[in-house]
Amino acid sequence: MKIKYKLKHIDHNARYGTIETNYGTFETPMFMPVGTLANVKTLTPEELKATNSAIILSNTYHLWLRPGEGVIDKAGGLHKFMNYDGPILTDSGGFQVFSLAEKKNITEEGVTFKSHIDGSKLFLTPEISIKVQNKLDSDIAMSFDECPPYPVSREYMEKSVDRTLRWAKRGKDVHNNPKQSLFGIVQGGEFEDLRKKSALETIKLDFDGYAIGGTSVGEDKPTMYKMIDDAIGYLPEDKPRYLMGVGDPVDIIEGVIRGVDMFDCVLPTRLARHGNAFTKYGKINLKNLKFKEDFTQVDECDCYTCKKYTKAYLRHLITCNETLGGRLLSIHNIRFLIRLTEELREAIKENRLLEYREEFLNNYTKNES
RNA sequence: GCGGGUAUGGUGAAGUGGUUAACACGGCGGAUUGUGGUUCCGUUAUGCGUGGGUUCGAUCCCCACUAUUCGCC
Repeated sequence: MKIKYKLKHIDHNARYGTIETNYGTFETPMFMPVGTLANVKTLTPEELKATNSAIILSNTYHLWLRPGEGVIDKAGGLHKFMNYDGPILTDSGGFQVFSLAEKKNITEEGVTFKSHIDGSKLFLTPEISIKVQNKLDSDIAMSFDECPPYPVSREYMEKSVDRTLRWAKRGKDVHNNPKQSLFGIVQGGEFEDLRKKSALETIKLDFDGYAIGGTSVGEDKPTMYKMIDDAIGYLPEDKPRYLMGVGDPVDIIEGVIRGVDMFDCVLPTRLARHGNAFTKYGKINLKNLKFKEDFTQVDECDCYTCKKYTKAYLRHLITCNETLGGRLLSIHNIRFLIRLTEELREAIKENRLLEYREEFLNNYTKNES
């Protein structure tokens, strides 16, 4: 079956709801950890679930190249392949074209670019992306869009938005996995009218949910928030809204306040591997000398890492490049964002979201320069 | 004991008779937003073994000492 979204409560523009999937129901707003290559880096599904994470994101482009969608199809789909029985959303590969293709050529038909693995020439189209996602058998597939860099001229963005709309239609036309939902993506950069157009035209195609894309590509925070504001008002109330690539705690709160239901980001796991941890009082870098003999826990937190390990030990692991360090910090950072969304949901239900934001920011910005 | 080589920051090392001593690693700090898993950026020697000497000037030349290393006895 397709996903089913139920809106249960609104505080300002923030929404508390649930999304029912073939692999269980979860509450929104929700943060999705990123598992690009069919795994959330360093973590087992059991460790992931212990953080109360409910849905993860994986990646079409990467799995298309390795091991290939045929392998995953033979394995019985992505869930079985990676031993994960929760819902999975797959990104279309549109962002990878933007982020890792050096020599790319975008035409109406699709995108030609070089493989990041062996440099061979690849051609990705909306049809290929959707067909691969059909085979991966994720619960939610994403439209193949163009994610233009920031900043870009208005002329370019206009053409890009129109092309992304045509690609969205082409992808939807070939989508044929009845168990899989398909989301459209709103683009338009920082141009208010293009965001509006992109939103209204995407909605006409009638997707199962809508994403706001083209954010967190180098713009400043006020611009990002404006991009959300410019698009989200046009999105239907009865479908989930997903802000792509956003995972800074403050940005998640700002997104939720504006009506976003889903987020994904590499930040918690990447920061973890680089020795950084989210805490109630701001982000800390465990590599700092001041933690060398700090035998307290990382944060006021209920995760496995905080319950069992000290900053000094984690600093030691990170300093020595031991993978356990990144793993333990991934557990904490993911739990931090999941717990943030749990608290946001409670705040929405109790109509005190703005108070929650103020309280959170008061603490979180304490140690930030 | 005799003969030769070498002595530069935490480490491995470049280098020059004349303002700021290369580079790498390490250290320290920062970055990171639909992940190309050990990434990127900044910073890090008032100092060239010790003591003399030559010179306007020495880390670079000379002498002694000390350390270290190789060979021989």
